[in-house]
Amino acid sequence: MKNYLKPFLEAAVRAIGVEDVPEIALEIPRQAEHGDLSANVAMTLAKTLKKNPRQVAQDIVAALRLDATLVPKVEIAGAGFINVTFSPMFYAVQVAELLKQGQNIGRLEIGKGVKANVEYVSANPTGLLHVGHGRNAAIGDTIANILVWNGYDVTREYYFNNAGNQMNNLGKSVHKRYLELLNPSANPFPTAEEDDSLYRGEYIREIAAALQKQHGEALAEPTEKTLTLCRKTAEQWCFETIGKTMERMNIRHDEFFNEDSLYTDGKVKATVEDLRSRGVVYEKDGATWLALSKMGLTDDRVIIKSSGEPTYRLPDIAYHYDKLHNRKFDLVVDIFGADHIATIPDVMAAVATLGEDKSKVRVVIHQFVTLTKDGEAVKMSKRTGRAYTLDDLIEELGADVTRFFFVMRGVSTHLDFDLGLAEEQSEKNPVFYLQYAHARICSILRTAEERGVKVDAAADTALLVHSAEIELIKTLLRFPEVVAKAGETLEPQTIAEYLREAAAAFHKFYHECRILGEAEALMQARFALARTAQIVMKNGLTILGITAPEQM
RNA sequence: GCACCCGUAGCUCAACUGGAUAGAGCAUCUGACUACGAAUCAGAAGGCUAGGGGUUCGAAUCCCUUCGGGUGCACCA
Repeated sequence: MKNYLKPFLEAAVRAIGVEDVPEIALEIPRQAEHGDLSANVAMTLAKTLKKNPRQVAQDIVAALRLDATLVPKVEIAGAGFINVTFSPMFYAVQVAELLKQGQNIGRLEIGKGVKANVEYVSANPTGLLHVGHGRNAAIGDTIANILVWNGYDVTREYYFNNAGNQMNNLGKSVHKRYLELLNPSANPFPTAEEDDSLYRGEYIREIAAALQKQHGEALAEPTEKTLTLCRKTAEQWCFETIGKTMERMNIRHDEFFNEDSLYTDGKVKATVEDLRSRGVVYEKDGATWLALSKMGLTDDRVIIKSSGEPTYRLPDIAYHYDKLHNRKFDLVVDIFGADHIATIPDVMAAVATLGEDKSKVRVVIHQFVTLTKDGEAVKMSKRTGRAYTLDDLIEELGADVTRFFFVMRGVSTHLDFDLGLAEEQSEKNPVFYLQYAHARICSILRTAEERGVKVDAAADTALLVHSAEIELIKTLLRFPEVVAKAGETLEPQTIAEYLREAAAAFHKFYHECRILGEAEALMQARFALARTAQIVMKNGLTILGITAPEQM
């Protein structure tokens, strides 16, 4: 719709003597009386032209060369809006075009040839995924899908760290639980007060039990060898478990990037030297500092501790540099929880100092998740070891509902995950509203087949003139625009919101217009419309990583 | 104390990124199954967009400020 009108307006603006034609913003007015599309160019141009906006609008409209059978009405309203109304014929043509694309409605080529990397989840293999990881996973995977539909060449990446102290603590935790199994009365597992570095989740016991089963009492001595075995076993267990959880959410990463490789490849070292040669690294108090104050930020930060260990900032910088410079990604998307917010400016500044274009990096920050049920908060604390895990959530709700609830709100809002509503297997649950629309269309087509009614591909869409039909067409035509928009803003929630509207438009159409039993030509036209809606619903749900059931 | 996010209907959130009379779902109240699935549809009611200033043709949206909620501010990741 917008794409159809834009060139005409641009031509008209040029025709009235404006050389530098601005980006023409078109929007769908809230009020139906304001037409189907509204342009505000006249108002934005008024200032530079030093003319009354209404006068500018009149000039533009006078210069417009539109096909009156497709665009019967162009009005000037308010302060200088140009309101355009399309004819049913226009919609008939457009929907026929859409239908020609078959299953590919919404597949765009905006990002063709652009290498994109989306990094998400990225939990270290020290435990189970919790609810917060779930939001990260759902957002990240949906954004990856959105980019794929926009035509980008997408790599889904998981960044993890299986080195360092956290892993030793993990191994130690498993070993202590193992000793506990051998001799419970000795109480070998310290309390949280005695040692807060240990992992206390139930899963540690599981791993310990598996070790006991396999090795009996052979690992009782805490030698380096046994601790390494504990650590390795635990790491592998965690990774497998995380992988299973991801699989349940219909998520598969292409690349698992090990932080450790940045050290073994010498990339961390090279990054430090590179930064040093640019004069932004110095030594103080035995540590190595990054002079962020020279990059427009306020505080300098340590990148290598006096102990010789790097802080997390350093590998982060090396990692981003690697993605941009060595792996040559044109677009790097990071999905982070709100707790990472502080490090981003540092990493960006450093990457820019290293000569990379930091505008290629897009950071999506999502706020935290609170679980509520019947108005009360549900605990998901990690400390107690009895966290409400992502697996629990999927177990209880299924993958579709879980994913939908994570992306149906804007990423920057604190997500209130209403377990009561999510559990509801009824009309209250917004997921089913979308899925039902799809299932309903499938059902109509099934019924047609049962009754021996043929669905003809060559329908005359010009017969679709009912207001509910036009509304549905308008909504369906927006789908590619919505996908494109989501690709720019990286906001998954816009897809969810759109699908709700599309489902509503279909349900309304269904109630007001019969399909089966109508005169042949009209029936075929409505079949065509229903099938278009079916494809849009299916593709939209696919982007969200949710199934489009044929019956429910 | 400093930085970032948020504050919109009773509740959970939208608002096409500065547009015209701020919209949905849930909850409340009315209606609609003898034809394709009522997990649906139609309607009612619900608002000084936290408060106060500003910017302009025009502000929920941008700027300043106050108040509330969240998160982060280590030689932890």
